[in-house]
Amino acid sequence: MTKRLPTTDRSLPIALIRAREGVMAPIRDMLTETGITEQQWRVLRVLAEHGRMDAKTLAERASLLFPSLTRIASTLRDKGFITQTRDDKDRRRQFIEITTAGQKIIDDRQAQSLEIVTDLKKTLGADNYETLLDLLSMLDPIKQD
Amino acid sequence: MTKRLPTTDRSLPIALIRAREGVMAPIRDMLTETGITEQQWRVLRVLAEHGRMDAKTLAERASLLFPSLTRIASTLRDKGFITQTRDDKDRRRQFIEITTAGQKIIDDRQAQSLEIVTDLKKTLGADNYETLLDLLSMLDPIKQD
DNA sequence: TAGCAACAATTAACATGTTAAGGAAATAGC
DNA sequence: GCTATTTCCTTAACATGTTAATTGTTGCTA
Repeated sequence: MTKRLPTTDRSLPIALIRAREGVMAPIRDMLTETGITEQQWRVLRVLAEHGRMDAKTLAERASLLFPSLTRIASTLRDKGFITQTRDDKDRRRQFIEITTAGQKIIDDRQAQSLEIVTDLKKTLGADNYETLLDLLSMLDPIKQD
Repeated sequence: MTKRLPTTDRSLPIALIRAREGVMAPIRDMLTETGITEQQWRVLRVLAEHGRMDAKTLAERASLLFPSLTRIASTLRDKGFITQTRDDKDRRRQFIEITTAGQKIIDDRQAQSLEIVTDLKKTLGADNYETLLDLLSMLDPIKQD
């Protein structure tokens, strides 16, 4: 008996894309008003949370590939939301830090984005929300706890 | 008391990206050998499963935006994996169908991709796998059951 | 039937994803 | 100290994501 592939409406990759669409829709709406992209938002979020860090760590924490980060960082620098400084001890390395203007982007949208998260939890139920995060982290290629 | 945003390592959007990376990694490896991209694979999968259909339905089932589908379809046509025909009753519309060569792409990788799915279920556990799909579908902007 | 709204699909423009190649700086090993 | 390797980052090239504008068709309606 030949097994068959899961039908596309029960496919995990597609389900992940669609869930992401659903989750991101309200966030994207918020960011459109702000004039930055979802990835730029992620970078600022990580920097606001952890402070100044080298580019490699930043890329990992924001789940961005390095070439993407290079472009995004240069955009954010042009917008005045981050600063880039070279490490004097290891001149290959680069430190990235959020500016006051960048921090303001985060602060100004804090209430709004908090509300989005609250709505999401309401949609799923608090328990389901936590369960989902746990299951997703089992698929994470980095942590694999 | 001011509430704070979830830390980025407990953020649903980021968790979804990372899970997707983890799930797609072995699939991408498989597709690299095949010489098609993940999205092209999705289009062929949907066509193999449901047969000939109009472009709009295809885009929805493959979770692709229309402009993306336009480009992908033209690539797949050039590779000889699909055919595009105009609807005579409504000449705005276009029907897309998988070719024998396209079907062969799917068939040749069936065993391999089945194994990938099996491994995934093993990683998560069968119950968790189903639970995850159910939770993700709750976030799907289209079905919203 | 002329005009207009709605629709399917394409194209354009810009940002990111992805892989590969390249450049500059640090490090290991001899 | 010199070379080979490794590491951090950038650039390039192509595919896709995303939004907006455009084209060609259909259908409605005044």
